[in-house]
Amino acid sequence: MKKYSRQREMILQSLRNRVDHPTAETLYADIKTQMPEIGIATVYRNLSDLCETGQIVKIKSKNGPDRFDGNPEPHIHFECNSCHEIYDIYIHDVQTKKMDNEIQRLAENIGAEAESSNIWIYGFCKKCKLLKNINNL
Amino acid sequence: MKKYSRQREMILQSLRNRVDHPTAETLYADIKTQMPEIGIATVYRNLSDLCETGQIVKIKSKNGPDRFDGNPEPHIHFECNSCHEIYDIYIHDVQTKKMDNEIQRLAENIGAEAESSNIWIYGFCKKCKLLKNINNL
DNA sequence: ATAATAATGATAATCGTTATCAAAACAAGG
DNA sequence: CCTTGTTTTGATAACGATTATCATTATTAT
Repeated sequence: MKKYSRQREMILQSLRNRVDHPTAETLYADIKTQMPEIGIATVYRNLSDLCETGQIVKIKSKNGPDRFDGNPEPHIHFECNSCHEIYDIYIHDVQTKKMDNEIQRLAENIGAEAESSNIWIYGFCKKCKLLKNINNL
Repeated sequence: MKKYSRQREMILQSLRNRVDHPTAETLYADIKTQMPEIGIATVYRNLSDLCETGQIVKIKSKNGPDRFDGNPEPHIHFECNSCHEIYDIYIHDVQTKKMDNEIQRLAENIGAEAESSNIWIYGFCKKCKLLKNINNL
């Protein structure tokens, strides 16, 4: 039976208090400032547990270590091809419903049943798009 | 300047001759039967090169090592939550255009410019769906 | 408080992948 | 087809990320 742990709670809250998608190491470094005795294994262990219970989600970036997202609500991820930052894109409930229907129809093409989906968009983020335009002047 | 190599050609053809999405190790084992002298480093090296030139694509499965797809044409990936097999879902050009527009609109929500996108669907594949139904009888 | 059990932190081990480097393969010109 | 310059190869060491191990500590139920 699962027991409470100060560490797991801290990891969950730290992740929820961020808007970015940190790696286990980044989160570890961050938490260590407030809880210096914590070990890296505890961070990995609890991140895995929290994923299994659906409280957070693991996201696999194009390169580099896995990242974690404190928001388990379905949303879209955008990764910048230039700075590699990851951004969230939220859509309205109506649009989500429409999307879900479309996803279900696509799964039916191969006789499968969709349970969830994951959309990534790659390109230039707002910042990098502007920088690119300036350099082209 | 890039030189031809028997090994790179073999890797590309082997991958194209498959409908699944093998890991580097799987592909290596497969190729080794026809080209026993090939080394695992050569396989990784060339898979990276082929990705860079856009001839194949690297796909990051939910867990386990990276997988490779010999078909660079845009399509959707389906991963079975039960057997973890990965399937391709193809859509018509018209639908692709529509989808691309939608993706572009979503990127604009955060002031970004979409270049490409990647859609994953998770659920039960045809086989596992049938098995599940049989077990529930 | 006590006892039972689960979680921790240090660190060893593992896994997937990349880097190194001498030897072999390839490409171009004579 | 020989020579020279350049790239690729294969063996293996090194690396980074993650998981496993295990004695100690924290949490929970009684």
